[in-house]
Amino acid sequence: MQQLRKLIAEQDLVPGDRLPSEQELADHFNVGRHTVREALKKMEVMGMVRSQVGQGSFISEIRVEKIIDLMMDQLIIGPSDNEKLLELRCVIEPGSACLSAIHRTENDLQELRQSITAMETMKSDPVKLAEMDYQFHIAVVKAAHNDFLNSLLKTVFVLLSTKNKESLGVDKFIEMLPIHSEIYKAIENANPAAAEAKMRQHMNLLRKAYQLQDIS
Amino acid sequence: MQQLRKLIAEQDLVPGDRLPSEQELADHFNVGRHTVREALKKMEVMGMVRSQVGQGSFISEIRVEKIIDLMMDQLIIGPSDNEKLLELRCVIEPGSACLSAIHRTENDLQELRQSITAMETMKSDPVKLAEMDYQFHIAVVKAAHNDFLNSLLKTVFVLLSTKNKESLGVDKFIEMLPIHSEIYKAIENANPAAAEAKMRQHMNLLRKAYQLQDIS
DNA sequence: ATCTTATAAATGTAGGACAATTATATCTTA
DNA sequence: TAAGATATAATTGTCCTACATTTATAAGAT
Repeated sequence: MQQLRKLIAEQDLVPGDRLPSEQELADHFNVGRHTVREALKKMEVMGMVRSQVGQGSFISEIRVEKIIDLMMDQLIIGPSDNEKLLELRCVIEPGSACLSAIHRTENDLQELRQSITAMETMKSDPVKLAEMDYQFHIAVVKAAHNDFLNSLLKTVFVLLSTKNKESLGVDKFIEMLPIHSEIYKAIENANPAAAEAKMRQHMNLLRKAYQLQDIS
Repeated sequence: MQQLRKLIAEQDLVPGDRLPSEQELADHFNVGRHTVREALKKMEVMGMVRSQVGQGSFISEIRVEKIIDLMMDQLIIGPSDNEKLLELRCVIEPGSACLSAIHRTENDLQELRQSITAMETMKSDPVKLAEMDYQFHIAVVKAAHNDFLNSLLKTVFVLLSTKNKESLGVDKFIEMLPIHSEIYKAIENANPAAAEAKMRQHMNLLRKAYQLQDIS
């Protein structure tokens, strides 16, 4: 990897430029193609290069969001009990709803409406309900237009789903249907305080469903 | 890599534990050993695992700062990122303060007091002031006793500090001294709602200092 | 009981082969 | 001549095998 970085520096390669093929690099450094591949994979994780089948490897910019992704990836192996993850949702989501009410576009509103109507038409299927509930919350944070929050919440959901195999019962979801609509209306009306309050209310309902204490 | 992470989560492996050998993993996932190796290499870059010749691969401690250091010289921080990171603080910190008021221990309170008194005795040195301000906010989130929030806020601070080389002026810090004490008192009094409100007030002062609009 | 030695296991590296994908060149046809 | 279809080459992705290197463990000799 060090040799590769040196090569990039020497040849003044800038983001977008193509690197020599793996075989060429292997020949140049007098190593096997596997060794080159492993170095490239490492650099791909860091976001320094991007490989495309049939084309080659290209130098790319390292964006800040990448760090949040990497951090969450690391947290996945730490001790992550449900309560802490749920706490995280309670912290993130009300604030996200608040930002959504400020930054949401017409397109965001449409996605939110879709997930709500989908939930109302699938009142019997618990799996689909959970899926649409996920869609709704992701849509909310997407409407906040903050990439950090976005990848953060997505990872939290992934963590929760790996830890929590069994989802909530259908009755709990149906119980929470109205509050989803209220959150949507607050976001549509560009009312940040209301959106935040409603989402917090929702989070506390969720905590109650898991038999946890209210927060704030 | 996803399969590997899932395996780690399922088997509740903690830092220090040894993973199955590359060949065993390859057999288990029905892929070649090389594929497993590339995933392991990726995870090694991220600091999730550590491979030792002749022994195997071990899960390692999570070190968020390490990887950021690694990528620092290549990091591309866009002009909009600053505002997004500040938004993230506005979302995370009030919620953290709320949790701190619930979970804080006597030790946490002591650390908070220390950073506040340190700030009051260093009113002239802007560098020390910024450092102690950082200490205070880290102490708050630490008192929340949620590892996710902890690493997250640390990362945000590191990213903000790389972007914003020049810190705020001394006058701004002094202006915000009283609110720090108020936040502390709310946490000491185990008053989550007050802690959250005060922290939000602080965040909005901060936004004003950066000439940004209030949130919520 | 201790030191030496052999063995086994694991990662590190190399080479080859083929699949999948993409871009490019060639050919066909209107 | 131009456009579309086809063949070719290049590149990454995956798998397999083989061997070197390192480490821990077990067996054996003194």
